[in-house]
Amino acid sequence: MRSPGQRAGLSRAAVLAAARELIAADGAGALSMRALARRLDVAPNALYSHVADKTDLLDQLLDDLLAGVETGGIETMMTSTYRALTAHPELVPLFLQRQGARGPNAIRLGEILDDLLAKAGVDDVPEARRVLIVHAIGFAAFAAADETQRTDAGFTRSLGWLLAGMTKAPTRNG
Amino acid sequence: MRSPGQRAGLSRAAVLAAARELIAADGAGALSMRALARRLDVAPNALYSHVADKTDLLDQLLDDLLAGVETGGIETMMTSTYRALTAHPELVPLFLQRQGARGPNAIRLGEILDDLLAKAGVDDVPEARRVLIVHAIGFAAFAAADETQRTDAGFTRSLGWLLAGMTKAPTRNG
DNA sequence: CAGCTTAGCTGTACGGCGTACAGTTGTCGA
DNA sequence: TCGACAACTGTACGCCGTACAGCTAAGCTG
Repeated sequence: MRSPGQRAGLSRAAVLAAARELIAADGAGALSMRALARRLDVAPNALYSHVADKTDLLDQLLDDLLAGVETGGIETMMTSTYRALTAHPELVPLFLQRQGARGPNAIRLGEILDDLLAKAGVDDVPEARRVLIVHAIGFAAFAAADETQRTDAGFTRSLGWLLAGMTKAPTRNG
Repeated sequence: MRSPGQRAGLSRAAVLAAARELIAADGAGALSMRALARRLDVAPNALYSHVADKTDLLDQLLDDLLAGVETGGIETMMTSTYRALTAHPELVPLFLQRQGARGPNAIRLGEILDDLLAKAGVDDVPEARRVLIVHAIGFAAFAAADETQRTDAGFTRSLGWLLAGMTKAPTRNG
């Protein structure tokens, strides 16, 4: 290890990178502050100089995943989100546990989605957003669990059903 | 407490009941073997005479929740499942973590749902089942998280969209 | 360049967790 | 009546997140 006062040259980015490596190697369940510290050859509490606590770490990991989501249209957006999630299946359980992300990217995407939905003439925008997010995360979760990732086609199909429904008639009889 | 050799009169049912009470009182996150033992005024490992381990306990709790689900039709079934879940919001996070239940009731309901879907002329039954389950659990999770439980109407609506889509045209052009 | 501050680390510790193993004893069937 | 068994307790192990105090290298100030 190291004696007190010695530096290890860590940084927030380095900690996050190591966390991603750890998860990729051993699964999301294996991500603990202590395991992460072990991997960085550092005392467990050393991490707290770069990360507020474990949930801060998780929030950052999740939000980073959403950074590259495309926002061209509703279908594009949801498909891109689904792809981002399934590209890192080890992180999907974290999304489930925390019921979606709350970081800046998540918020930004939420606002964009709301705009797109409103423009598409959807009557209950918050509800529609909920439906789509549940659908994307839920599907990604099942895709991550099953080894047979045939769910991609299924995702697109059911997404189509939802979009067809929510952009058609208003609540009742129009 | 008690000295060694003394009985506490526990039973599997009593342990499960106490677990439900604990969750209802303090939330699913507060359910630990030790907390449960405390509530029953018993040493932590005493529980292992009645429960194989913690996941056994959770499996039982989740499956019990599904015991009363109605199976009249697809919509009835899914709505009933959704109601069962939202009636015990504290358990919903457990469903998410374990990506659905795997107990006998879950299996039975899965088979019934498959039959109903096949009879309704759905072309990809496993996929359709996935969609519906994801939808129900996901919606229940959001309903459990939000205080505004206006999601009931939203659930029914989006369920309708999904059912309309999956019972209409086959994959492409028919 | 000397000195001070600060930030990054270590050591140690607390209270939690699930659960394995060994010992004690009430309960019940033969 | 007695032996087997099942229900419990005591103790212990190795994990977890993280708080607090101390040490010191790096960086800023003069």
